[in-house]
Amino acid sequence: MARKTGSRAEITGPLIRQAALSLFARHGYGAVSMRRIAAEVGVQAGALYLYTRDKQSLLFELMRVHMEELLAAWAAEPKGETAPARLAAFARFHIRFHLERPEAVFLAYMELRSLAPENFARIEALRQQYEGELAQILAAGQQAGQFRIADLRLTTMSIIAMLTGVNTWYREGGRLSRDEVGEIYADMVARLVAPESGDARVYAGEHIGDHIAEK
Amino acid sequence: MARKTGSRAEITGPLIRQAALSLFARHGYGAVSMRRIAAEVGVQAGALYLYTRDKQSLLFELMRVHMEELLAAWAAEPKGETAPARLAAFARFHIRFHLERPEAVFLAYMELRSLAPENFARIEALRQQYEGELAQILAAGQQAGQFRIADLRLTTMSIIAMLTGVNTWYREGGRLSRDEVGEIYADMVARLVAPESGDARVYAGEHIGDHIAEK
DNA sequence: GTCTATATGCTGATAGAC
DNA sequence: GTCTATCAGCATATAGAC
Repeated sequence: MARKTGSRAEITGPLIRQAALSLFARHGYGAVSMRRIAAEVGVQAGALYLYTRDKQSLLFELMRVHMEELLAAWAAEPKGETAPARLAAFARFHIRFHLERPEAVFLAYMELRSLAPENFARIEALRQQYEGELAQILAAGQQAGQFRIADLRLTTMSIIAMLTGVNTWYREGGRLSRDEVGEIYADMVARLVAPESGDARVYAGEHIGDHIAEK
Repeated sequence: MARKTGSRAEITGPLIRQAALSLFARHGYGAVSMRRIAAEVGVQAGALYLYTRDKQSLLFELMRVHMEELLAAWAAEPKGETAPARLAAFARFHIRFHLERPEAVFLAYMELRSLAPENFARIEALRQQYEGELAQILAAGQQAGQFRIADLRLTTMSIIAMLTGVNTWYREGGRLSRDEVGEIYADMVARLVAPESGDARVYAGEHIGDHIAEK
């Protein structure tokens, strides 16, 4: 990886961003030095500043591009006609997109605290835009009587959290393929908002006693 | 906060752990110096080493104590007799316990990467023990015919993720109290495993067409 | 476009005074 | 129990040679 000098502008930029993404995700923004990023790419630390204004801009750009790719990919996704179909499409899409770039996902969730205030606000706006896409699907299904939703915002956050949570445990080559996981989650999300069940809380047995014995 | 000298062993130790917890959670383990922790407590950096072997031990102890408190608190929690009652109790407990200590929760989830391998393994074991508590409830309810669960592990991970996700958006003094959030989530979790619904996937409209128009 | 050299300051951890 | 002083090294960012 040791090089002396030369002009490779077209590839050095992407290499720097890739190295920074991987190092930030694995060790944390504050724990990674510009020297270490440069060493990973095979240039000297000073050369990094031809491609980024400073370390903070490097982090912000990684997160901004990730969020904008997420929004663009969802916009380009085939979604179906009905709200239930769109919800299933959202679940499959979210899992597929996030499993394809675990480091960017981890960074976008864990290093919000390392963003300067104005950068934080811009990333937050993009995240809320994405959450709004899911909220719209849920609201449409609720209005059409296809979903039963106790609280729109809490249901939105629940679904986002359970889908994104796949990234914390999924390992390539494990028991289930990505698509199989996507199908199971699409099913679980559908059940979370399904209208046909009665008051599920009755089954907690709190008000009607032990009508279902545990053993 | 400036002090000169003196013996305050009984309170300095807890103060150091509290300061380290807060700083690690807010800025990241790698971004926080021992000097900064010391300054927060009001002692010199050298004094920290009377209370911790090194920075890594400080992090590990914070995470270990958090996980052991979690397990002990759940063990002491009233749980109910039936699996549905236990599941609702788990949901309420998880949200209450986690909302009470957001910094420790954030640290335990985000700084696993900063643990030395042997420390990581010990924390992971504690986490799996906690997940096992939920998995046991789900398995019992499934065997008793009280739950319908497509995949035990994925359902376990979904529920943990959606419950823990509350910490990312809940703000004190907002629209809902902690208890109200706990109730709504207990309901959503119950619906996720409720047996009385048919095949929820049918409602995605994929095989039976547009039997429910969107508008 | 990349290098080397540099400025200024902070890093984790230890030794020894009090 | 806390302090001060210290070690050897790394931090971000810039300037100027090539």
